[in-house]
Amino acid sequence: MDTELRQTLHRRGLRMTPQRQLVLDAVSELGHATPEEICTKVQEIAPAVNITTVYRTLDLLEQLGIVRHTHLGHGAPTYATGEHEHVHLVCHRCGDVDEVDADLLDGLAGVLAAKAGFVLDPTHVALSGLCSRCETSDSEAHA
Amino acid sequence: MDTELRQTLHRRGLRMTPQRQLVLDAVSELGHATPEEICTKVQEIAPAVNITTVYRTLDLLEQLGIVRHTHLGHGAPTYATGEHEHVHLVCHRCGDVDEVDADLLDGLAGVLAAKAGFVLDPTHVALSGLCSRCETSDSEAHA
DNA sequence: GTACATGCAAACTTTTTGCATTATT
DNA sequence: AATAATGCAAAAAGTTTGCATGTAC
Repeated sequence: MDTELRQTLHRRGLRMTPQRQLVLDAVSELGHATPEEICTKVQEIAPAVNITTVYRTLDLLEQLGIVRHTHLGHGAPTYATGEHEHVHLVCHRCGDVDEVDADLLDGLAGVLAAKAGFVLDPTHVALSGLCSRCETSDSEAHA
Repeated sequence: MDTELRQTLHRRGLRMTPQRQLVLDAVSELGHATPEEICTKVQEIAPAVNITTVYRTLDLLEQLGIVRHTHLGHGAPTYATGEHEHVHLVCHRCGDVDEVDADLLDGLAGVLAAKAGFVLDPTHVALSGLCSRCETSDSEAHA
């Protein structure tokens, strides 16, 4: 699996370095994390790794299609490996992030394709709203 | 209409100032615009207005429910008045922003409510994908 | 030795904060 | 006079860039 990445890199005259391996590992482990979180994780093992390298590596891995980034709303984007095929639901009250299967957007994707010729990429952007907890406390407050 | 805002402000011991009026006007006129675009627009009329004031006013207007912001993906968020009830489709190849009716998300909203207890706010986040133009050129490239 | 990769520092962009000044009631 | 709003400058957060050094082929 990482052999594949190694070869992809090699085909382009690029190299598999410890830093790149560590960044990829961190992204895999963390699920979805900001560059800074990834950097912290990497630095637990290799403290000398600079955040610049993390940014550069994330860009590279994204170009290669190995990772993708998602905007969870405010603040920094989060990166995840390609297998991570789900949609993020961000509560804009408490900031909690829930995840649902990307399939749930299939219907919508069809509609958008038909109506606007738009090919939806469900994993790139998070959906925003109120999570069940905040919804509940909201209703109580109104009662 | 602005009388209503005036009164909402007054109820909270706040004031309607020229700056606030200008920011609101700019948001209305521009449809959806970044803080910087809004600031530029405001400064066409009142060059002394500081971008800090724009940020603070946008926050305030958002708290009051007069404007809402949307993350179009990369970069700065965009602000729009509350009436602006549509969903943004951002092409991540060419950056073009298309708009569709928010109703198209009704089905999805129902599913999310049922499956995850999540109350979707369709207008807050943009959907990402490929616009028809980029899709077409993509297919050609593959052909 | 050549091309790629890294680390470091500095620049840059976007947004927030502290504080003195001004305006409104 | 008291409170709110603004402007300015500085700080903070996130990201990018330039360059010298180091490393792999």
